Amino acid sequence: MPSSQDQTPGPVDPSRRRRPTLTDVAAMAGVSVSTVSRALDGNPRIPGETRQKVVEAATALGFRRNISARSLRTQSSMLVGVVVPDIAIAFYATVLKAAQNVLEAAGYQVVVMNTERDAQHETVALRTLQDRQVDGLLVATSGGYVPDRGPVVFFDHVIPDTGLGYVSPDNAGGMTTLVEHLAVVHGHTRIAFLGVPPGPTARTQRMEHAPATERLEAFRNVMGARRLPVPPEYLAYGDHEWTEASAQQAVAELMRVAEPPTAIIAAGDTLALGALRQLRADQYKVGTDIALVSFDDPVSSDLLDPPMTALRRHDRELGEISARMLLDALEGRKSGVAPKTEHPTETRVPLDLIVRRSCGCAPETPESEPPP
Amino acid sequence: MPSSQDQTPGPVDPSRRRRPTLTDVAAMAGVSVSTVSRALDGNPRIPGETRQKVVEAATALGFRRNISARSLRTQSSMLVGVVVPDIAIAFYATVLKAAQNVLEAAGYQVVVMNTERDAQHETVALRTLQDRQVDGLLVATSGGYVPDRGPVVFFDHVIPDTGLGYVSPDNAGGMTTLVEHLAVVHGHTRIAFLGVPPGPTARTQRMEHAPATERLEAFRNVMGARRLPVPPEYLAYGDHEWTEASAQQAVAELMRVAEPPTAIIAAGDTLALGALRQLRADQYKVGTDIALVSFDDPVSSDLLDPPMTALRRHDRELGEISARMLLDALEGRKSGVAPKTEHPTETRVPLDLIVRRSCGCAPETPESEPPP
DNA sequence: AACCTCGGTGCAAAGGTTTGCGCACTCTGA
DNA sequence: TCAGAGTGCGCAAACCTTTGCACCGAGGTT
Repeated sequence: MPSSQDQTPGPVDPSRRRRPTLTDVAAMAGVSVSTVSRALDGNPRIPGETRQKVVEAATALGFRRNISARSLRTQSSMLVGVVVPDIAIAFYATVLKAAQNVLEAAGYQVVVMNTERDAQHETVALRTLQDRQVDGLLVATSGGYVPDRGPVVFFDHVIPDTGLGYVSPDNAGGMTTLVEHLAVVHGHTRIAFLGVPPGPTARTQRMEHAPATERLEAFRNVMGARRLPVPPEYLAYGDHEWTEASAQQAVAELMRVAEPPTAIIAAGDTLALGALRQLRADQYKVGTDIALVSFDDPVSSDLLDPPMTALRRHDRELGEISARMLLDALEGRKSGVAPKTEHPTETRVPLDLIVRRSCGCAPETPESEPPP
Repeated sequence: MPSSQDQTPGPVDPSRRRRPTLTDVAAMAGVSVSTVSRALDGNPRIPGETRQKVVEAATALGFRRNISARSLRTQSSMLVGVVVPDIAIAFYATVLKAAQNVLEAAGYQVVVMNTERDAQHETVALRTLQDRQVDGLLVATSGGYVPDRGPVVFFDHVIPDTGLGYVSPDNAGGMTTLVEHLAVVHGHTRIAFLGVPPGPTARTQRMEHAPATERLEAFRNVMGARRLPVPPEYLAYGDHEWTEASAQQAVAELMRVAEPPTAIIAAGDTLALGALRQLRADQYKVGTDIALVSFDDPVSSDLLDPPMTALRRHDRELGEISARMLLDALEGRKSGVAPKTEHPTETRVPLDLIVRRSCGCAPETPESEPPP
């Protein structure tokens, strides 16, 4: 079996000694290192002919710039840090990927860090990233230390009134949609909310604008606006990790109250899944005995039993917007024009209601839904 | 609202001029930069007292090492590159996260790149990573350029017989489990395979040991071993991206053959989901009219209609093993002992069969399954 | 003919850290 | 008193690139 060598495209330094440096290229091309550097930059001061020579020498040697050296000199790493609670959660992974696409097109690479929803973790993550001299930050904060150095944009958990940019799902709008659907289309009045506990914990601080909090507030507001009661026992909470198990537990209790709700709004997809599991275990016929809708669309939720009515987020779009916002900041900073706030710095991206069956809606062309 | 400043723990350079350097610390502590460097390294040559002074000065100044400079000097970036087809796919995200945990514990950070299942993309990703001087690589290759410089371990798609380490799911064993269950427990003889086309495409090369290929081969082998027929029309293929839509299409055709299969094995979770969607659209009662089992467990597959029988991978374990294997290589290299092959360099991690209903098994304690 | 301009290029410094080498000093034992 | 062995620490090179400044020669201007 041949070595993998035979496949690598382009010329490669045959003497496996040492990566060639600018000096080597300069020697081969018969010019100075500065000329090589400039030629490779596409600097217009270097005429085509010289550039030609340089490029030839460079490719002949298989020359690649040493990024550490460059970073040291330019004080810029072309690295963007992304910090998320948990990259294994579909939302964060999708946002990351989308953001990454636009960032890479601009020449940046991405380093990820997980905070495990822990402010401490987040603090060290952010510090590590600073040590790395990342040029910018994309963060779904867990409520910890907020960086005050360098361009940063938040997504998911939001930090308003601080001048720092953010883009986040339209939690208020989405919740309104959900409540309206339940209340006006289906006539529910006993609507419960299944979320995670509001307020800070030992592991997190500053939760005022966490998605969970925003959704709960919005729920209260629109219920209030419709003169619908929100008795405390209709507020069910899972745990801070949004686990299915905790939701299951919470729903079990919720359904044991004297006058159980006729509809449940789950504040997230995992919560909705937990709720569904528990309701099924308790022999409820979801969609007829009780309505269940979800903020955030679980994957393949059209195949669930019953198919779940939910809000679809535009995760990819959100990631792209965030990245572009960051790129703007990066560019602005580079060209020295700091407060060039021409682009909007706070964005909410809307959510779409996907009506399926768990809310009680009739099965219209049940299987026609195209896959994601 | 106060600035975020009030939260940052530890002292911070109050004069926002410039990050302090070794020189600054040295000046403050009244020693030379080399001493500072060594003291901060915990070098035993520096006695406790001196170290004390240095550490105090460093923290007073809020000193943090400049990683670019260090990388330049040491020729090591403490960066590990992870390349995957698509980070938004749960498997890769989970593996990444697990690997990340062990890597970070060892002081490495992680930079991710997506290849979009395209050999070209992969090649440039790998090159970019090399430019970054990553110390090691964790790659789920899309069949492109194989790096021959520096420690690398593969997962998922495997490169055998090359001395390069890998850890990958036990595709053969898993497929055996699946076929046996269908054939001996349920007595099926007309078993179809739903996979993705084997062999290279324009976008990928060297697919011999891609998971899809391994699974197909295994299917053929165990069917053969059991003297079960594998007519060509029982081999259905989606597309190379494993999309649900393509699986749907393939299954639609599969069920139109003269003598349709009584059981289908889907080679991946998305494929299984597509199959399920199509079978439901075609009014089959999955689990009674026809059996469907899946390699790879779809998320919340116990809530599907019907709950899906599937193979559960130990993704986190796989990620951790890969990372540890890489770490071993990194250490070995650092201490100069290159071929110190004390640890196994090729590992297969087993899969567990989760019996649910789509295979035709009876509903035993249907809702008792604990959430993931 | 003296002066300017300007395109093209090179010199050398700067960026911050690590580390081989060796200096200066203090003990110990003869 | 001195050789020899530690001990504690500093010097300076090396890592590689970018970039301000200056130089040089050619062509144009006055």
